[in-house]
Amino acid sequence: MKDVRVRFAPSPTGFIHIGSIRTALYNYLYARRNNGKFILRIEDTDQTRLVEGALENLIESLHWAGIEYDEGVFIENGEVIQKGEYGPYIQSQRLDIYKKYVDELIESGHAYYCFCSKERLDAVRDEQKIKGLVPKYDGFCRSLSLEEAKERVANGEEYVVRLKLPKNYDVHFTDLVRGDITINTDDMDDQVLLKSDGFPTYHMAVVVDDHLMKITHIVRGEEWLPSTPKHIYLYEVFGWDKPVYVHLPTVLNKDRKKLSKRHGDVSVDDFKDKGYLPEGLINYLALVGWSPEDNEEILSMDDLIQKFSFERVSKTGGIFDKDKLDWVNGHYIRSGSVEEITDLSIPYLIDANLIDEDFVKNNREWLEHLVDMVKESLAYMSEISEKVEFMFNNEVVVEDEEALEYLKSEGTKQILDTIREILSNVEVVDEELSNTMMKQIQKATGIKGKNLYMPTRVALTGSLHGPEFSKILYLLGKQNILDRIQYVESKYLD
RNA sequence: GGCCCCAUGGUCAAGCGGUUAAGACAUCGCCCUUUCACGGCGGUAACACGAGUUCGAAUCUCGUUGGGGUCACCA
Repeated sequence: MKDVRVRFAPSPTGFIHIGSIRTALYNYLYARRNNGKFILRIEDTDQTRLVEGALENLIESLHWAGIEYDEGVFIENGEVIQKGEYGPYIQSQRLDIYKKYVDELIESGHAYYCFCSKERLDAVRDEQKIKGLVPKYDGFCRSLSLEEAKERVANGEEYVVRLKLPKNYDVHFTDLVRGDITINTDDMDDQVLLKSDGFPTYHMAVVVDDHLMKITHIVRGEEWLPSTPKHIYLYEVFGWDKPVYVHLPTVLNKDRKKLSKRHGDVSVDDFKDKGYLPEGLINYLALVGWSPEDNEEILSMDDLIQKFSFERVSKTGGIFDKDKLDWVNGHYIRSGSVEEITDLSIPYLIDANLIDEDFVKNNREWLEHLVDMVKESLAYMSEISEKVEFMFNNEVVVEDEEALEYLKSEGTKQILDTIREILSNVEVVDEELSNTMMKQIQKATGIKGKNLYMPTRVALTGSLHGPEFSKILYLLGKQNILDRIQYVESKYLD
């Protein structure tokens, strides 16, 4: 068996889409599982859609996600470089190669020059639509003699090159997840292979590149299924060995449409910015459209590599379920080390103006305690600022009505006085005191249960709910507690 | 509309001729917890429909319905 070589071949037209990264992931997993090579090729044949910085973003995103490749386009020291013996790996640098194969096709009669204007093409299509026909090239230039066509080309006329498809010919291919598929050439169009700007179309470029780069498995989205017979036909005409095709089910919105920007977050950057961990995103994404034999749900990259196979890729499009992503990601946050999760938290806390760089330098230990206190409740990192916000403002805000009721209950003053008294006898609130303070208050005041706990919590945090109270006391410390008591008394109690 | 693909709970899914039709997320209840969260236990909830094939169909065949994709000098 040939050595496995797979590729991910995005076009640099914007931020990398969540569906694309899953395609990249499956390619990567298959390559690693089979000790093959994974190649990153850049398909930039549409010069009008190029987006500044997209290439860099794409490579960064793959790296962030932990999807490493062996050949193709890399960034090193800020420079775009290429590695591998089948380069260049950027299609706009391979124009002469495509030209050569297009010429070959023309000479062998499998392609022809077409001089039809955009206007004529549009008119033809409009007319076909009115008649209820399938819009298709009408073959106007198909029967032009090669001599005449070449002469027109020599005269500087603008042209494209089209694939000359035989009439009524069945193209067969086998897809690893979908099985045997047959499409008749009568249902296909004489696809443009070479555009008037001298660039190839996708259909020409993929076939040539995949062949030249010795790609063994083409793993891509389902949306390519209808154009696969065109590619198969080209392989046949060139007499090349065909690769194995694997068309992946689509990742869908809640409304069962292809995931798109208008429905919220779809780019890897969106999730990265919200503080999803690469482990979480990758783990979840792997599960949309594939499942391991043992049905395990929490899987590291190594687990995925061990267990991955195309046989277990499903045929049905899967809805992107943010709830489940949150659960998976939350799992990774919970199981991450405090140091690690603290590192991840800091940018969000700074961004929310809760702390600054100096604070981080001087209070690392305190921050770790803080993060440890709330990390079990996080689905993604950016949630942390709202969860710990109350720790940074001694002007306690009580918004909830029920909370306010508790605060204004009979025993509150007595409780707060008791706290003051307890604190007057100590230098700091150590762990011992933070753990026993409530019991001490209960003993001194005789108030217990919710009537003790709730007013105290509300007085010091402003809310009925939150992390373990003893931890809050410990992290707040003596002075902050006193300040809060004073503030709450003057603001809410009289 | 033509062509192609698909069809198990709300969602992801296991299942590949005989199962009480798994599991996970979500949801609901209970427990743990002086709150919340985490965790534990349990409940509700599915084979789109109709014909075949078969002793026996979620599993095989055909049709219907529904959904998706695709029909560019975009990928």
